[in-house]
Amino acid sequence: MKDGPVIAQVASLIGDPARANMLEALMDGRALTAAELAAIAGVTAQTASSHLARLETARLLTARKQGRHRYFALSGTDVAEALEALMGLAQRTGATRVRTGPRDPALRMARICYDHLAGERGIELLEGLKSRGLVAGDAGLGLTPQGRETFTRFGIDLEAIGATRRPLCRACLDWSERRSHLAGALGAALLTAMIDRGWVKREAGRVLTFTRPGLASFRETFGTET
Amino acid sequence: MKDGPVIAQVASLIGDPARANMLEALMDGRALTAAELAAIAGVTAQTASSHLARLETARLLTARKQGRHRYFALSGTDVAEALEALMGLAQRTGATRVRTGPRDPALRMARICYDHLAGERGIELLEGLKSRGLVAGDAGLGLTPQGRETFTRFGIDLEAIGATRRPLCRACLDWSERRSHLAGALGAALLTAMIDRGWVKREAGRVLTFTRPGLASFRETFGTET
DNA sequence: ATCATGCTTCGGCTACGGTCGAACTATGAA
DNA sequence: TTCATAGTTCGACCGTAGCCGAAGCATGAT
Repeated sequence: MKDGPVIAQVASLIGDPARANMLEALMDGRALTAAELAAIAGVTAQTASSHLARLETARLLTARKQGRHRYFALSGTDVAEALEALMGLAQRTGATRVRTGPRDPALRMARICYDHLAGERGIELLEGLKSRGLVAGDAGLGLTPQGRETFTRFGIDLEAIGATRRPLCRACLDWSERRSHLAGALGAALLTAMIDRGWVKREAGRVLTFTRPGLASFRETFGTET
Repeated sequence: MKDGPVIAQVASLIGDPARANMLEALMDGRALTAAELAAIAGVTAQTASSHLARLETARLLTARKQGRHRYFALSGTDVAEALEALMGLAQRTGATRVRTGPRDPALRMARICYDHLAGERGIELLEGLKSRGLVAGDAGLGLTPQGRETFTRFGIDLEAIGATRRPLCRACLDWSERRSHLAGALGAALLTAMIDRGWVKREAGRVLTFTRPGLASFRETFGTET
């Protein structure tokens, strides 16, 4: 408690199954109500309330009141990144008991990692961007001049998203594929643009599904050139 | 236990104060014996043994036997990165009660983040490399042609360290400064090179101290140009 | 006004996990 | 051999923290 190394407090906070379920559910970037989170965690409202209060005072979550609901969301991308890092460890850890539930394949295929595309498609995207010379760098990433032009033509306002304090490009290690996908402001903007165009839809939870024509357009625009 | 989301298991493992102390002590990349770790964690040998066994089966630590000692070390850079990510959260969390002990300023100044330079000097290094055009990219990083030449002249075998599976350049978010410093294979190679040249010495724990002439050379070679 | 819903606070129960003492194994030294 | 050190295993103790029932506030609907 008092001598606890800083790291232990936040880790034990995440370490409780109920809280971990809540955090995992919030990783798609949306805000959920206390009742929804209680159901997801499988506990009663009272218990959930206590958990949420602790997560809030620890600044892992932010709450915003609306009518008689309270919506909770992760307080920033750094929280989401830390969670993904832990997932990476959990993966190669005792990964023996990975739940191979029915929705797992879909998750592995395409999912939301906080606010950008992850999973097989996420890696396909980053590989494609590299092979087309739109981004460069092995582990670190930077935008090339061609990249600037292409993304602008695609309808992304690079000036606007570049003005935020958030890094433009960022490589995020994918826990299911063990390779990097595109994160950062650009990754987020690309995902919303693809959703706007109807290429991909968000399902329940963190699952994303591509429409047939959407996948075709995706590959034509950003896929690895054959 | 059984329904526990993958992430909770590893997080609760890190969440225990004794284990967190051990992991934090191992973040400098060295291997320590079970007895040393027990002392650091402030528990008896029996208790430490149980903790270490659990960390090992979870693949967070690897053990190697030598004589009648067992040396434990973090099992990889991904573990160290996850720990740093958690530190970042802990920092802005209830950081009110940060222990402002005497060795804290030194830690903030220069320390080892697993195997590369972090803290104020770490950020100074990355800023300098960027301003000299040796590495490029805002959040992501890549080596420029000038960078290749300079580092080779500095005595770093880029071919050798580039052959490993580990990314060459990587931006690692600094928990004390909230900005990025240089990680990856290049970051590690640079630190060992600077230690070899006597620019910097490793103290107890994770603290690094620059020698007077060492700091001058450091700034002349890699510092931000005035 | 009255009721209903969403969420929080309080109090007590329970159990899981961290802790240590003591006994055991293995390696090395005298 | 005998002793010493490093580490592990076993068993039992105990505290903390998660859990829920019940009651208390809000806000919104009837």
